[in-house]
Amino acid sequence: MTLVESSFAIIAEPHRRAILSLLLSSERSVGELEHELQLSQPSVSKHLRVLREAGFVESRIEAQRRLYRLRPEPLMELDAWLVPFRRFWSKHVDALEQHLDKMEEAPPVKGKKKHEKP
Amino acid sequence: MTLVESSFAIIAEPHRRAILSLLLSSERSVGELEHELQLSQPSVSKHLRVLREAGFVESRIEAQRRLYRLRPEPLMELDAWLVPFRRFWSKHVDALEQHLDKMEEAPPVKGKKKHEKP
DNA sequence: CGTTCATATACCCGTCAAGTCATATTCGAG
DNA sequence: CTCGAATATGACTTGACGGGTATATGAACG
Repeated sequence: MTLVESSFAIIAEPHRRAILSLLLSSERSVGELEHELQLSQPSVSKHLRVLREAGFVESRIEAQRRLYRLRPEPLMELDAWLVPFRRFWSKHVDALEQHLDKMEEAPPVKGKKKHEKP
Repeated sequence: MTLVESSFAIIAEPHRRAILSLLLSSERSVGELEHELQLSQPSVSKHLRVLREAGFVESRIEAQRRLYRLRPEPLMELDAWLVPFRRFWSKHVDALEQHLDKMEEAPPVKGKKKHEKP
């Protein structure tokens, strides 16, 4: 089944990303996730299986419930892939910031700025 | 077509990741990518279309060729998504290191990994 | 113009993943 | 031991995506 190779394919699924985000704050049972995601229980279980087999989460048994929680490794892998690109765009951002700095010359902001997307 | 919404779904495709990695070093024509990826020209063009429409790349016309190059924004978005998770796992790595530090007080391991704290 | 090179688009096909429904499993309570 | 709650698994359907072949578009140049 699920021959999903890469961690990338795994987080491509919006519901799975949602699960990971939810688990960020605390571990949860399948039922809780089902409720928060507005998704059928079998679907949630399947996503959890995929996530578990890929090492994104692990489960703990408490009575009849399974409590799922995050595991860091696979996400660190993703992060690692981004490293060279980060180097790439930091150049660009520097250029952009220089440009912006030239355009606006007054705002007393503390620290560095962030950008927005349209 | 390709109703691929998120940037995540886009980089889930191995060939597309390969294209991005190649463009990291320099811009390339479709033909060059075709050769380097061992993929048919139409396939390459399609991937480039997806990447272009999602803002990952942009093209420049030079005679009959199209030269594609990277654009930083979408990847920065991905990176942004990872931020809270980074906070999460940095805790864990710290814990793991403390644990390891306690267990091994001398064993012959090559090097210790270090990382920063913000 | 017509030809050739470079790329884009159209159409078709096979595969695979995500969802649903139904059923199995496991545990705790009474 | 039986029942019900919580979760997992299986069978099946459906739709999207990636790949390929064939064809269109368009630029350069004789």
